[in-house]
Amino acid sequence: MRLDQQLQALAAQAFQSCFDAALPASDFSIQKTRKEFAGDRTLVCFPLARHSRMKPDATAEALGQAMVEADGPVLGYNVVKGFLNLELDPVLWRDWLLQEAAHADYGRRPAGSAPHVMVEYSSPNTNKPLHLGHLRNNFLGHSVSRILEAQGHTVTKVQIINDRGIHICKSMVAWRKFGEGETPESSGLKGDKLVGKYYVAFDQAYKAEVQGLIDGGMDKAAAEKQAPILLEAQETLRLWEDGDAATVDLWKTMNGWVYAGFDTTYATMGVEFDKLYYESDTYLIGKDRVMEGVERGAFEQREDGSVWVDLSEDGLDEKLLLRQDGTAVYMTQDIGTALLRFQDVPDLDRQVYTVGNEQEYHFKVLFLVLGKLGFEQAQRCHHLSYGMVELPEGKMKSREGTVVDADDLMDEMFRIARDIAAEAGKLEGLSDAEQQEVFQRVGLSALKYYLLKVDPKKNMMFDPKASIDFYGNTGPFILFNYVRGRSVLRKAEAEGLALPTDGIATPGADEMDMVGLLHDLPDVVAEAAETYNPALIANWCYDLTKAYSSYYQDHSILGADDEAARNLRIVLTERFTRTLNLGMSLLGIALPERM
RNA sequence: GGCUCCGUAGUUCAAUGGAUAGAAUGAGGGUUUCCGGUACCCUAGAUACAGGUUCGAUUCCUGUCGGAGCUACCA
Repeated sequence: MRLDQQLQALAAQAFQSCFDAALPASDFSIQKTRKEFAGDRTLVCFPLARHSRMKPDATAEALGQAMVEADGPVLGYNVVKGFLNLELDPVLWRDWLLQEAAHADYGRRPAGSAPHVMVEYSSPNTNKPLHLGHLRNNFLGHSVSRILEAQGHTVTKVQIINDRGIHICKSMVAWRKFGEGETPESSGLKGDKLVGKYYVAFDQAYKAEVQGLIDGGMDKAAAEKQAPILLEAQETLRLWEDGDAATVDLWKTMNGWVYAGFDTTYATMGVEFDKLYYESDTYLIGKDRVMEGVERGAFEQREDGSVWVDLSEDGLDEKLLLRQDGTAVYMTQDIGTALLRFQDVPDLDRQVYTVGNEQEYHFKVLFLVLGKLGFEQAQRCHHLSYGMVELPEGKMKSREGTVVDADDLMDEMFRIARDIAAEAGKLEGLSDAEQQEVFQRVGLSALKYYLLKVDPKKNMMFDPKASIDFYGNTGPFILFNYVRGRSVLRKAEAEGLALPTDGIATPGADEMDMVGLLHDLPDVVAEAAETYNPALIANWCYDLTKAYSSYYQDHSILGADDEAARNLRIVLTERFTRTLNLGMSLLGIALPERM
């Protein structure tokens, strides 16, 4: 049982004996005692005064006495206003460090002990390279997957690839017109960059044509609809839908280039997927299910043939599910994909969609519709909504060339990591490949930590200067302390000091910051999973690291005065590095041994 | 217009309804006979505004002001 639950139970017993009133253990609010007061845990007694019929401080006084007399973990107490500060037996902490905290899987719940969850993230269009916004998306989705796994969920990581539609046809048309057979091999460009280039080329040609038409006397709206290159793209889409062989071939080729490019980027980012869904496979399957919904009376078909769902009871409007010509809209497709996934994974408990907050309305509707189609899992489905990443000069706009490219940004981080490492000179003896691995881990930690430490639902500022900072509340700061701790442990081993399993000093005031944080980990993971919020893990990693760094400064680990103290410090260092490693791995951040 | 989210030091971010609102950065000052100084310590600096609920409100409710997003037979 967790310590705080023990104390709640103890408090409930004490309350019963003092005031002859039974209250549920959960009514006793236990929190860490603030540093400026004496004690380890604090019981807030204001809410209890009602039941004890005594003033808060008198209630606290009586409870404190009873809890000490219970002869359990509580050794002493003091009362400040209505706060009962409890002093716990430090031996508890010592034993905890040697037992629970020593388990290799401390902080994790057993695999398979929680339901199967599907997490969707990334899901880019196939006409443009990945950018900064995708990084936040991928890091979030990947991290949440890991957090859910640590909570015992089976997790299937997926993405839906938007591989069809007018956008990809635009790139195809431009490539046919201007490409002269250019390929990733012939150009040396990554596939996604090459296709992106033709998407831009299309846009330029289109604008020129529109301007030409306007100059020729056509009004703007008509020109925008009749520009020949646009008509050609639309015709290409029609041919694609008809299964025209040449069109489909080119579509496959160009999408293949994009996928190869994306795969490289994902590998650099350190994210991966268990299963891919392609819009071209799923975009038609929602239609049948919508028509089934009509038969069940969940949806309404109008005289013109269009199908609608009425969500006014849920505070929303009516929403179109099928056009009057019977074709699918975006929502139809998402319904189909969702149902396909429930079919693919029969024990699936819920789906988590990592998608920007501009689509909150869409997902509200989607979940309601799934519910109307009889999927009770719908109420547990979750839109992992996140805010926009803004730049100091404002929003990213591809038109204005202010998009931050994911590959370029990561390369820049790696380069800076290399420069700083060269100065520090700690990587001698490592091969070039090993060094490169270190630069990548350090650079990536800066980026991931920077994007994940902010509450996902908030818009955030991406300041390029601050993001590459290696000092302060940053990934590299955390890595540095990990590496330093590991270095101490290696040295201990080299000196023949095995990791102690017994005979450690009882932790005192100097150690309690760190011990308390180590003890918090399971609660932090649980809350992060419940709220789908990796920022909680990031903040915990930072707090723990700061506590260790400060401790390290004032205490020589291996040079402690006596053996018991040294053993405690070695154990603390080991628990620090191992739990930090878990915390960071939940953020998708891999730690180096040196940097 | 309606709906959703956000508003905390100069800046970027924290704070299950709990005690004197924490960090980082920037500014100023200090620390090294040390296991990795990419470190540590000290100083100054903030809850947009007005009500309400509560023993207690950054947190919950209402309103005002400010910012973002959604409100397509686009995806």
